Amino acid sequence: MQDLIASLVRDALSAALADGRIDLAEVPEPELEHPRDPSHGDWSTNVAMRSARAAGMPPRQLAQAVADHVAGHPDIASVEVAGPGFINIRLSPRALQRVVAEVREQRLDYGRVDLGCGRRVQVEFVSANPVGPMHVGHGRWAALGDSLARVLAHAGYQVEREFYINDQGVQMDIFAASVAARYMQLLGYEVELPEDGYRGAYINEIAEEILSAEGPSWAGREPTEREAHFKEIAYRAVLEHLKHVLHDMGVDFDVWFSERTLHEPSPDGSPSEIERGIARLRERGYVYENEGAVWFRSTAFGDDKDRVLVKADGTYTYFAADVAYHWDKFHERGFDLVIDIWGADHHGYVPRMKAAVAALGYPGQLDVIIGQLVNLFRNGEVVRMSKRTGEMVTFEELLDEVGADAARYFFLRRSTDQPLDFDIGLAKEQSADNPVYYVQYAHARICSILRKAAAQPDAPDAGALAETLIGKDVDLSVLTDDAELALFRKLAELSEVVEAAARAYAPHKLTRYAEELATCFHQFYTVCRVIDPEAPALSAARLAVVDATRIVLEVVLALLGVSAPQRM
RNA sequence: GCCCUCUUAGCUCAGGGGAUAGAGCGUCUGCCUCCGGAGCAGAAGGCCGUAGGUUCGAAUCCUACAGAGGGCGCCA
Repeated sequence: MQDLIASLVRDALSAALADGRIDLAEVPEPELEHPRDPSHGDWSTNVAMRSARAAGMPPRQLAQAVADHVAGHPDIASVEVAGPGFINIRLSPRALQRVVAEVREQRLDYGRVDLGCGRRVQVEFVSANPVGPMHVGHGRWAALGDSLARVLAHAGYQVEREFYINDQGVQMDIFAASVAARYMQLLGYEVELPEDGYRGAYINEIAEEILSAEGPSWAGREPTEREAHFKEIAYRAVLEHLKHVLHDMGVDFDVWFSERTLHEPSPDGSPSEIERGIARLRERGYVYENEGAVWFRSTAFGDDKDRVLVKADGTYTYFAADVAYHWDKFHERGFDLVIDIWGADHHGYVPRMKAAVAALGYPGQLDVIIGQLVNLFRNGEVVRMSKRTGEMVTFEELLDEVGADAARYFFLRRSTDQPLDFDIGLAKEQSADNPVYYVQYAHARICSILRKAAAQPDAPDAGALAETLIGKDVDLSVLTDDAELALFRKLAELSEVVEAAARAYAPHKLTRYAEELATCFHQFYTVCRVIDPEAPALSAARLAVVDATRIVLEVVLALLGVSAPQRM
């Protein structure tokens, strides 16, 4: 719809130039927007005000010259010049009614846009250390990353979801030592947990599993040997758990990328990816040595200070692995765009990572989204989310309590750069007031109408019913009620919302849209009788409206990763 | 100390150069002989943190200040 209006305005500008009413060196690209006040029309453009100076005439006069050429098109009901020089355009019922047919024809492809032009984008998110359960912030980032991936796919990108497993390093060692300590305690040895060891009950559970599977013989081995063995078992157990929880909320990754593979030499004996990543930076002249360490000159790309890649003791920093990781993403796997979602506590890390990506030869191709934390409350009291404290509330527990749909929707409803206060007690109490139910209810209500119209109250799939119930050639011109036209306008907006959400990496625009659409539907439903044997033509057309609304709700909910129930 | 983000209705938040600033919740008032009332209609509620600036126009952009959160290791 936007494209249609844009080309109408462009043509009108050209026509006004051709007939000499305006004089401009070049035709500006018209900016279109929806006026805040609906009485001003469906679309509005400010081209006249923007070009007034160049054209050497008052904006209102220029606007009138353009408006005269827009008027008359069958899709346009009226064109008016208003205020300081806005051109306000109102669509004809015909143009709005056509949306219903378009939705029913395109079905789940409705609202697709070609912003991505098939470019390959990777979204990396969650990437929790595999040393314990997910906290609630991870759940939020999972919802965000997954929904963003869905939105980008709908916007014409080829998308992959990736989870980076930090399965190398100090945290893993502490984790293994913690499990080993619990194992020894189970066997009656007086062993202390490591200083900063993990204290969650799950550590005991893993230790118990190891004990029952492998018996007590590991108590007699060397501690280093024991810990190395336990590390592998415990790590796999946690990873399986993470996959399971994520899957339960509808998040499935295409790639689980192990940090270890960056450290290991290639099978053919060539250097590890970390070494190759550093070599790449060195090749380009951004690596130097100082005080026994190897440094990356990130200041050449705007970072505050240079960063260490190889410590004086010869080991690699986490950053070195990340350089190699991103080298792999761009060079080995050829992504055009990479989006990393990191926790708020990593935001100081962004400049050096972007610097590294630029130095590797891919400037501007990395975007980092800083996922803000979730402040969890239970009955008004703050619940700490540190992995070290024994009594954290895990994301899994939250999922069990409030359900995947409500959790996801709640997380996605806020913009990503805002911290979120989530009171578990409140979320449970007010679950009926949660806006996700409002949207899902609209969908279920529609399905109920369709079942009723088909006289098949037990039919499992209302969408299939609609297929047979409503002909392709149904006459939509009888749909002229204000509530109907308002609903059509909202249906027509989907592609704009998808594009805006994809551009801004902002799935929360879709929750807002979903609620607005549900409102438009409920208003329509209140005013317009759908099933009416006295008026078969109107009834048939309204069933098409209802079905189109159902389809768009299904699309939006799918983009959010929330279910679209047929009954509730 | 330096850097980043945030500050909009009683509460939780949208809006990120355009016309009279929006939604949900909460508070009041109405609407079920009829397709799902988990719904609809209406009312009340605002110096868009403060002060300057940029321009035809600022909640939106810039600067300073005040509050809130986060970040500043050869940690991960």
